[in-house]
Amino acid sequence: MKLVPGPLPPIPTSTAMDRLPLPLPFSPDLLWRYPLGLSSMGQLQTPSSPLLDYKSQLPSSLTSDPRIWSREDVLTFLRWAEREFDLQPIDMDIFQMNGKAMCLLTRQDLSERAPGSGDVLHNVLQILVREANNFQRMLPSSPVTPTSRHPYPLSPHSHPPTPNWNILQHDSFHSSHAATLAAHLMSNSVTLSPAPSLDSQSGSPQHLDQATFNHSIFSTNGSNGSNPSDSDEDNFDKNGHHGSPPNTPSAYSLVPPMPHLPPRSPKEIQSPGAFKSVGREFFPNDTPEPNTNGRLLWDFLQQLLNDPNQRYTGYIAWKNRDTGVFKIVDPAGLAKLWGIQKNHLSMNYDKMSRALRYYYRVNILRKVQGERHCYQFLRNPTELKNIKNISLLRQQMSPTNTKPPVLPQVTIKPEPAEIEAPEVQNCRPMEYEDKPTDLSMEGPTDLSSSSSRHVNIVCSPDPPLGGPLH
DNA sequence: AACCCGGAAGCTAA
DNA sequence: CTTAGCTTCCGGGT
Repeated sequence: MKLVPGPLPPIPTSTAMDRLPLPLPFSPDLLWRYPLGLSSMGQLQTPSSPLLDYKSQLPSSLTSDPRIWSREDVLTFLRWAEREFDLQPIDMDIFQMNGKAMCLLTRQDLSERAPGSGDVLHNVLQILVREANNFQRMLPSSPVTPTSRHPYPLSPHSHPPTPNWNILQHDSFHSSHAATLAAHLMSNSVTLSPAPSLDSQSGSPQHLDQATFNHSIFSTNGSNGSNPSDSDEDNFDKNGHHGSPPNTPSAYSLVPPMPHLPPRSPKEIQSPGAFKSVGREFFPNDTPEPNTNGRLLWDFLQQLLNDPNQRYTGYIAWKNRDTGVFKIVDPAGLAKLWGIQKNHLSMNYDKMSRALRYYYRVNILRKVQGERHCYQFLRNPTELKNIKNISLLRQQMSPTNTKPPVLPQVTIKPEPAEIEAPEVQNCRPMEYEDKPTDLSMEGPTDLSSSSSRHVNIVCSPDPPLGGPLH
């Protein structure tokens, strides 16, 4: 369902994203892919947003559209990026080109010219171009840029419209936001190698600064977001119930330049619960750990769940971190977020839950019986990251080898969702075995029949619903 | 009606 | 081209 460039839908006065705190657990590129939605994010829209301050850090001589930069502008930009993002020294000699030319460089081109910084530069440029397009689009008389997609209404849960928010502010926000994103990107790109979703692995990195957090969540790592949205979107119509996102400047202010060294992640991060850092003792380069960066659903969920600032508890929250039990507080909203993350804007809970159900068969997830929107992770993030070797694991798969992970029998009584449900507190932390994990649709791996369906999460006296549900 | 389930087919990025 | 990981659609059950 690709969106074809076409008439732009009305700019939403309020969108789901309105209530989204930053940073979103989205790939950075999403931010430029969906600038409008993001720009209209609630608190972010406040005119006093620190993001605006960030904009001021951009070289004032640079116009917002990199495509019209002169050679000198390009150099100015590069110097700025180099300094701002703490990039490795860029050889200016091989950037003797104007902005238009630079914008035509592919990620790879940029990487070749600026080893180690290509991703950052590319992403920043993409953002700026997109921003410029959006800006033009937003101007009453501006033509719709061919490449522009309609600024769909992103949000499912919108904050009440922000009175002060007007288009110009939008744009201001955008520009600055883009810059901030750039910083996000940079943090990702510069430290790309490090394992993704550190958060996921280590639980809640309470001490991660924003940049680090973003790093773990936003890594674009090749996702250039150049693909147009491929689905229609429905307007989010609910008002956000989400807790107030961080309003503190620190949350939105310019991400400090990332050191070339990866953040001390997991190790330094204190994490409560079973998802403690399980051993990423080394840094990125050592670990061929797959980098999912929230692009996989389970990782996305983990990242939301483990947000150090608990900003997504309005969407999804642990009921018991130790047992991996979580509740989707706002199914529609979460689905929208996921849809945005994956650039499938017509995502809904039905579809997302289908994806979740595919996790049953590979023992990544199971449903908590008797509790709506409640699921349980059967594997910890580290393990999940490692089961990238699906092909290998699949080979091990055999009907006799599909024993489900030993898990606590957890039953969530059908009572009002309660974070950290006491009834599951006693369940011992997950113990995982390396089980084959294969999400492929081919062939019935049928792990589900032995776990998801036979092993019900029963902790309370509830009758073990034992058998397969179907 | 909302949720939940899983089959089937298709899509996209790697 | 193959594969992973969904996405989309759907019929059916609770």
